[in-house]
Amino acid sequence: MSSPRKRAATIRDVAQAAKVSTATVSKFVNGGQRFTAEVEARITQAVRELGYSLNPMARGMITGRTGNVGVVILDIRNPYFTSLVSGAARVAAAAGLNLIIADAAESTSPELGVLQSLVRRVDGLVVSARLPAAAIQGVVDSGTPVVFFGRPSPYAQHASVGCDNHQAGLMLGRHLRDLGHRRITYLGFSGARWSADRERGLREAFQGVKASVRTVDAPAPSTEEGERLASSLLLSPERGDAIVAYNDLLAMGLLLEAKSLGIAVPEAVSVAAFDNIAYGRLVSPALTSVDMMGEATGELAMRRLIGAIHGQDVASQENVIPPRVVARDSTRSIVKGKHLARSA
Amino acid sequence: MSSPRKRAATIRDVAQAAKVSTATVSKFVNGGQRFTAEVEARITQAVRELGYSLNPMARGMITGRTGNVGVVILDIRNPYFTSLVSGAARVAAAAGLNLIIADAAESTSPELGVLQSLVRRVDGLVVSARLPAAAIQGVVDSGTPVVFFGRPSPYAQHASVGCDNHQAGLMLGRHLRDLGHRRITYLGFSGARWSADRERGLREAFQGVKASVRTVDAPAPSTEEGERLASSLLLSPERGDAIVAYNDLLAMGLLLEAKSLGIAVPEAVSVAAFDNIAYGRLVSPALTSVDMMGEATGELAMRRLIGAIHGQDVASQENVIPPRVVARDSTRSIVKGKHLARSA
DNA sequence: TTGTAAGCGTTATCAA
DNA sequence: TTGATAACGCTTACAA
Repeated sequence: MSSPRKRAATIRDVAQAAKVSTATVSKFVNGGQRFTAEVEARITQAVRELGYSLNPMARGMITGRTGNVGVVILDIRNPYFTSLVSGAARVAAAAGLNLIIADAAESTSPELGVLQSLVRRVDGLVVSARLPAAAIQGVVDSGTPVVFFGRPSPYAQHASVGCDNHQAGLMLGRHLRDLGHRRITYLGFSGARWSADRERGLREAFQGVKASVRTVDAPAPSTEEGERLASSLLLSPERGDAIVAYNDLLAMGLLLEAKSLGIAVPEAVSVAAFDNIAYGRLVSPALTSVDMMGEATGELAMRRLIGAIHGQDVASQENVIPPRVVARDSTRSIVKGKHLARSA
Repeated sequence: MSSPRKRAATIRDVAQAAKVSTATVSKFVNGGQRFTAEVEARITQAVRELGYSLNPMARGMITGRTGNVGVVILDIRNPYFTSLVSGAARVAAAAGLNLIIADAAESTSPELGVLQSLVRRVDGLVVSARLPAAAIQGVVDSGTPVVFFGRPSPYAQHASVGCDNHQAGLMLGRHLRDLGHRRITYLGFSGARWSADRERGLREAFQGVKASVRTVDAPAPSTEEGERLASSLLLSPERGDAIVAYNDLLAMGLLLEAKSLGIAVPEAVSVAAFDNIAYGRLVSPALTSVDMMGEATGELAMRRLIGAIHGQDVASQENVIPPRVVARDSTRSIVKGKHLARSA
């Protein structure tokens, strides 16, 4: 019906049709100033008749604002990041901001072009603290308002929102310790700085008790890697009482393959991980996990970013979100003479 | 180290430092024209020293290009959409385009402001064909290049990329028919137009054989609804041989609750669904599903959109992607005297 | 090969 | 209450 690619109406067209100046139209449509009823009616009508909507780029040139915010994550297919984006998107939408997502997994060198180009197209950035240091440095140097997610923070002068990875590891470690586990295998992912923090917390939980924590490294934090590593991990004499994985995806791969190998979880070995993605409760046994609060992290990070854009000092605000251990069926007590009940 | 919020260098700063005109700088940095080695060297040096990067909004005002493309989906947390975004993001990044995602689930009235504002900020849009008609009409009327995903297509004059839902339903129906199933319950989601197409295909598969297909409607296509509806569905005398769900999330909720109810899948009843999200193979029994090729859809849709932006007639190109039935453990043959082997 | 200058559509300042 | 007008940073004829 409508002719496509028609030249869009400009503020001048509206001004002419309403017989006022462009300045008047601008002030009125931005709600900044009231005019006589008659003038307002003429402008309103002209806007409707011409289907006028302002050109964000032209406005941006003057105001310096793009109306966009960016979120830089590592893999959109990982449900932890998806939750985070979901939370961030909600807050951004409520603030009238468009969300540009940059999936660093898709770019071979995220420190280069992609981020630099993004910086000029947004009013601020929510960035994974797990990004390569060079990439982070580039963003920080640009002077763009930036909020990180993931703790501990890489840059003290910038806000970093989320659960503390060390604390999360500590909590899960204590949980396993209280269940009676003493020989732990940590299936880490050294590609992520967070992994070392989680491991440190895990080890700390067993200080003072006679226990061993052994670490194995996964080449990628994926379900597929979990499956691939399962046999060497589960059949090893060093396996221990419990396996803790860097994230739920690895653990879910482990659980799947454990079934093929005929190894009963949690009877033979407990399995637990981090993130508490939505699918952990659907596998069997349901996966014990530390909820890293992805959605809440995304929400708070975006709220902080909006604060930073408005000039607030958000780095000194409360940016820590407490993690929660969600105990499910993949871990069980092996304390002598005591079996904790567990339900799905 | 660097002073933040410093006024960014402009093309004029570069021109002045390199002792050339702004036109020369513009032509050179855009790679459109070569100059004497000495001039090029001076410009290159000035760009580096001043840390110059061009202002995309200023360029956009002239060229009419934003450098952004949008993807409008219904729920970022649904892995089908996540896969789609992932595919689209890859292609967009390769083309040097930024990806703006709009999650229609987050906006109360997607037909209003959100989309209209988005249209002016992008060079084109990949839009869910499942969006409300009013929202789609708004986008189409704007004249922005647009490619839909999901078939059949809502607008013949625009490309619509993806698997045909009717065909997918037909394929799954035939699969179940061949396994010997005759009494089917379809757990649909009437909130999505696609559901009726899948159902139609499903019914078509049983034409000519003595069979019954009964439909139940879910209020939302989520795991939680699957759980909630499980008992009424699974314990009903009308349950039949097989339950087909509108999507994997519903089916996975069903599978989870079936366990609590003590109903064996697939021994007592087969369960199958659509989408083939990555988590379907991790639950037990592993879920039979029709792969709706989310990632390939996202890739092709974005490729078509880029074509449309360049003025190609992409509606007449090949935009159909064949779906694939992925048989797993949640369906089994009940043909007399014949048990099909099935492996994970 | 290089430069001049006219816009692009908006906002903001200042004047009326 | 309303209007002229100068930016904003860039591209692109066209001129030299």
